[in-house]
Formats: sequence, C-alpha cells, structure tokens
Amino acid sequence: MTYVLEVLGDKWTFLIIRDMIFKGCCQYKQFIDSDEGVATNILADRLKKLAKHEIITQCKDPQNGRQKLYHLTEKGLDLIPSILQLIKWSGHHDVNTVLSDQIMHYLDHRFEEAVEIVRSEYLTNCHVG
Amino acid sequence: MTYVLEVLGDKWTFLIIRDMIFKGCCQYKQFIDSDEGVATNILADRLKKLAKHEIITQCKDPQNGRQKLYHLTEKGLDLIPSILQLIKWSGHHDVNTVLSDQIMHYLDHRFEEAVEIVRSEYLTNCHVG
DNA sequence: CTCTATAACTTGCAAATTAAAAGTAATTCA
DNA sequence: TGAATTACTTTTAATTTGCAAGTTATAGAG
Repeated sequence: MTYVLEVLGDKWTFLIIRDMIFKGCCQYKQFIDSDEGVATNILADRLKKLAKHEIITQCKDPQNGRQKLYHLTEKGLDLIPSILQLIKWSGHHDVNTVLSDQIMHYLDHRFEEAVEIVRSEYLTNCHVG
Repeated sequence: MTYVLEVLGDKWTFLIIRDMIFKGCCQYKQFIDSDEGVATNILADRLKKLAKHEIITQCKDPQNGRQKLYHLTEKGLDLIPSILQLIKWSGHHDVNTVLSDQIMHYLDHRFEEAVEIVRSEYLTNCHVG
C-alpha cells in the first residue's frame, strides 16, 4: 500500500496513466498537449519514475528517430481495475462526472468485462507485444 | 476523474481513509500516532477537506467532550472497492506487500464479497447508523 | 550539406506547499 | 485549582512545483 502511494500518490502520475489507458497517449508531446497542462520538468520526472517502477516502457519510435514511445507494461495495465473503480465512484458521487447508462451498467454489473474491454482496446490501439 | 484527484490525489488523504477503513481510526490522536507520521497541520487540513467533500463526518465524542470522532460517510465507504483494487495490485506487484493466500483468493475471485466484509466490519466496529 | 523545424528533455528561479516545532484553547480528571 | 489530554493553529525552514527559457538529437527541405 505504501508502494502504491509511492507510485501513484501523485496527481500527475495518475493523469499520465489515465491518458495512456483512455486516450492512447504514448508520446511526450501528447501528454504536454493534453488538457491538464503538466509542466515539462514534471512530466519528464514522472515518466522517468514510472519507467523505473516498470509501469511503462520507453523506446525509440522506429518510424521517427526523434520521437520516443511510451507504453504500459503488464504491471501498468493491471492498474485498469483500480482506475475503473475510481471512475465508477466518480460516476456515483461527482455531479460533474457524467457517464452513459451503458458504461455505468458495465461498471456496476459487469466489471470484469469492462476491465477486459479497456485492456484489449489499449493493446489493439497501441499494437505492442 | 478530476474530482477523484481533488479528493484522493494526495498521499495523506489516502492514508487517512485507509486507516479509517482498516484500522478503525476515528480520532485525531490515532491518525497522529499511526506509523506514517503525518504532521499536525497537514492532518487538520486533510480532515477538514474530507469533511467538506462529505467523505467523513466530524462529531464530538459524547463520552469525552475533548475528543472528536471522525467517521466515514456512505460516500467514503464507497471508496472501499477502489482501495481494495489497489491492495490487490500491490499484492501482485509489490514484493513488500505480503497478503495471505486466503485474502488474495478473495480479492482475485470473490471481490464483491471482500468489499462487503470490509464494509460491514467497519460498520460493526464503528457502530454508527 | 546546410538550415529550419520538431521532439524530448534540462536548467534556473519565483511561488506555493509541506514538515517540524512550538504555542493555544477547550475539556477532563485528580 | 492545577496538571494532563485532545485537537488544533501558527511560525519558520525546507522541499516541491510551475513557468520560462535554454539544450540536444533527429528529420526533412532546399
């Protein structure tokens, strides 16, 4: 539990992982352009930290040598249930979090399926082994 | 999701809620004495914030007028699934988090039951309506 | 082959936040 | 009445953050 906090107990770290899972973000630029507005030094620091904890991997884009690609590891993907539970909580208790009836139904009654959908969607879009 | 971070995106807030759920902490002194070592000003600030968001309630102890009692609301109790998912993740990926086979089995295969057990145990120990 | 653009950082500094220590207020118990 | 306990608040120093401005490496255009 202390480890979870070391890894996730920070706003920006959390948002980075969320943007990877749900927006398919995998480049430095994409995180910077994301609506949250993270500072460049903070982003670099958090990406380094996440890589150190093996939650993400960093590699050169074979198509474009000046870009790097960030991808979630299995350990990172295993955070999907936790994040979905938090989204579910928001759906129930935060007026500003408006989720469709279908999504709420999945979260409330078919949680494991929801996890699988999010996971396989990520793997499809980010086509990594 | 932004709301979750506003509420939980902070190490100490998270630890306070965890200590309430799993250690039955309900007094200022208990949080201070807890192994984590939170500073008094930070604790006061976070308890105020949690009360403002209606995740906990604050009331005078009828038995001892100089004490206050902090209790989780329904909204706060609804965080149990999120926290259990994080514990489950720790059990799988952090070498320092050692959970018994029985607990891991519950988290992996009977998650809803685990949530109910933790919830009703809290309600029993903290005997609030 | 040079020149400009782009991506991914790093550095420096002011501002905000946190931690540690000491102080305060209300209540209880001797 | 006076010491102890609980729940804070205040002060100050240290740490962390956010912003702006560099820096490095690669790509593509001419």
